[in-house]
Amino acid sequence: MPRAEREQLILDIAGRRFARDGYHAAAMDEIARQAGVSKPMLYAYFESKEGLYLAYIERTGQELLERLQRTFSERQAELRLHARVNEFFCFVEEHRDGWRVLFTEASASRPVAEQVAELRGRIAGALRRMIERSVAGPPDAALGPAGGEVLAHAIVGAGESLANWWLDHPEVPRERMTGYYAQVIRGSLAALAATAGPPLTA
Amino acid sequence: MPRAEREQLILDIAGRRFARDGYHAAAMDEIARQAGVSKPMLYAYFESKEGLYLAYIERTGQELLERLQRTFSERQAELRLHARVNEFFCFVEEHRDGWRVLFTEASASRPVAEQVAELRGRIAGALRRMIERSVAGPPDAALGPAGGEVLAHAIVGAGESLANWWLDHPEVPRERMTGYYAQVIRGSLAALAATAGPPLTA
Amino acid sequence: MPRAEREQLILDIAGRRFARDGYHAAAMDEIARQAGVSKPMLYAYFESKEGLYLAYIERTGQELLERLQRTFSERQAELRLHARVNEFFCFVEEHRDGWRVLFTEASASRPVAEQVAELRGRIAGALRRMIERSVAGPPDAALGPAGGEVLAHAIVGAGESLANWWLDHPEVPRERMTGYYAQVIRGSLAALAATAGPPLTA
Amino acid sequence: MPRAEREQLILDIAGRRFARDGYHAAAMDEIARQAGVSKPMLYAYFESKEGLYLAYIERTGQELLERLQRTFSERQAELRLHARVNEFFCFVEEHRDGWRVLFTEASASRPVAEQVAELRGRIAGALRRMIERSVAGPPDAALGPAGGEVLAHAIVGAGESLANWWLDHPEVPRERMTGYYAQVIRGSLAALAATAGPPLTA
DNA sequence: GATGAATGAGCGTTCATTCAT
DNA sequence: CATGAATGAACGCTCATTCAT
Repeated sequence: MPRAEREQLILDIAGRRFARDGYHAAAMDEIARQAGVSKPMLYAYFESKEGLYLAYIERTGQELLERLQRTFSERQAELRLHARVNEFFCFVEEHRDGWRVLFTEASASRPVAEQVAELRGRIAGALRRMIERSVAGPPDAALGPAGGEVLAHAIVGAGESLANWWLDHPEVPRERMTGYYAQVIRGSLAALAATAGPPLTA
Repeated sequence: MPRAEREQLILDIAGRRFARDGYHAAAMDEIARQAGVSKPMLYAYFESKEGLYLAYIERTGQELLERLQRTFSERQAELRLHARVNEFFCFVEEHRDGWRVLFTEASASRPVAEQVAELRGRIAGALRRMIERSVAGPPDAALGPAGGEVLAHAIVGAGESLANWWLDHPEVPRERMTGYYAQVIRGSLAALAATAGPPLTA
Repeated sequence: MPRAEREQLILDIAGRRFARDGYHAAAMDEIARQAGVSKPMLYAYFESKEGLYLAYIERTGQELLERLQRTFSERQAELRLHARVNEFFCFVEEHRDGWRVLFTEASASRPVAEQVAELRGRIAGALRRMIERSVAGPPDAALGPAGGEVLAHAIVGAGESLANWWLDHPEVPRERMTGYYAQVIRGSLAALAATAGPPLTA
Repeated sequence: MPRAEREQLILDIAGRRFARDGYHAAAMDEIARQAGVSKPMLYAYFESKEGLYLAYIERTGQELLERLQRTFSERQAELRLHARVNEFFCFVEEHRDGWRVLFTEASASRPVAEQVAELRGRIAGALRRMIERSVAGPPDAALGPAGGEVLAHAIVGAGESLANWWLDHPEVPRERMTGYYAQVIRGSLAALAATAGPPLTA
């Protein structure tokens, strides 16, 4: 089995353990055993337990980012928003373990927390650009200073919380979740823009 | 020094270590040393490390809840919302460690995670009741089935995210954060209610 | 409550804990609590945990010795043997805890082991004198050198083992146990005397 | 060094510490140090301190049982008895530590006590069968109900006590001990059978 | 290249014992 | 005199990490 493939396999197993047991309770022994490799292999591939965790977060975060960006080329803003939100919940649905590791098990160690924070920052950044394009004129005028960034973080946090809630209420269909979240985003945007400046364009 | 007082002191110290190092990296030895007591005292007072952690979460969560409820008697809904949001950021400002422990270090162990989840649930529940009172007619008609609960969770998540962002950007004044968050809440509410039913009353 | 009386009470409680939990698992905290005294009292009265244990062994051992000697004045050797054996099983029956502590929980620490060994030695010594009086002529001629002592230890060991077995089979009446043990003693004595010298007198 | 061999080495060391210090006072740190292995090895091999203790008891008990059974094929009952008794004292002589652990340090914990009790039960059982074969007719008629079992326990206890006494009096030659013990056994058997039924066959 | 075997370091916990009151 | 409160000192155990093969 080529190295690249084996790495993916190991990451799958490791992610499951991290999600189910938490960072500390997940033992390297167990991960190695379940992945069918020896422990020295784990260390040869990922340097350390933290390295393994970071690699998993990296991979999962990349996947999420790509998903969100894949819906980027769409024309209509409205469609775009809906599509993205939908894509977000698709990701959560398909990567429950990954989601848990990324957004509820995050604070295992300093570098891990930083990497997760960075990922959030990138998502928030993309969101901010989207927000700022959606208001007329210079964003700071429309939303207040740093308003775009603040709003972006509020929206990201709302999404995380909705996703976590959804994981505990799987009976709610994805479309409903998408609808709620899109409304929240649209409403927040409208409220902020209404207060601070001229109405939204899109 | 009376026991009650010393317990508070220990909780302060423990909270700092938990916030800075995380649950696992925080060592009982160190907590005892910094609090100026012996380790057996820690165990006499709090039973176990988990017990100490839970006690800290309990105390911090109670404080937060009381703060939010203290702003309850206000007359105007609008004032109420603003006052509560403000109180929330006051709490975050004054209890940085407590906030970190409650909302970013949560998943240390099963009982801990449950206690944190319960606290969130209570906050979300209070929020949901507030939301449902603010729409005309039966809430499910206005917001869709379970819409109140979903919206509450979205708002709680937004708040957490804003608070965390604020901790990294202390230069932003509290009033601005309060303003943003209140807008987000109002906007979300409006958007959801607008879609699903008649307009808001308050 | 006068000190002497309270000491007896404490010894009762302590003996129960030692018998039920073993020396190490019995905690001074628990003994103090059950006896209704404070821990410093325990230490004032008995110096240390080991001191408490030794005191209990001392008391219990004295009781056993006195019981065995109380049957000493009887006339007939045969009666004497039977009476003593009976008294032994009476003691076991009435002092189950004491018996357990003395003869199955013995090796807690060096001084404890020595005290128990000494008690056994005294019982064996009394037995040896009885044995040696029961053979004609000088004992070493009749039983071989040190034969009396060896036989005494064999008999003591047999008794301990029978008592322990009986504790697990309480349905067997004491008279039966007495009969068996007396037979074993008589038979052993007869066999040894027969080999080594002239027949027994009593 | 192969694992099996190292396990034996560790058991030797552990047995010495258990015999000299008792179960509780024997520290895993010290056992590991003396055995020249690290503590995790101890746990990898034996699971826990109790596991190590049980393994030692198991090994020692097996050796004792095998020794006693090895003398089984002899023709004459008389020879057989003598040979077995001799084998017993040989074992005690060669395994002083093992003997001490098995028969004076027994009550360390529930599972340990059970394992030791089971070993004693097996020895007593073998003895009982030997006893019952040595009387004419059905054993209960000859020895009274449960008489064989009772007698077996008496004899086992006598042997333990003799062995312990011998460890404190090493100047006595083994042949003498064997002679005494064999006599005690024979005498007890004769006495019991004489009382309860027809004379012995062997 | 891959592993079975091994360990250093540290953690949570307990308990006999003793002051300060 | 009696105690509530406090502690020093260990101990069993675990885990990420690394050689020797």
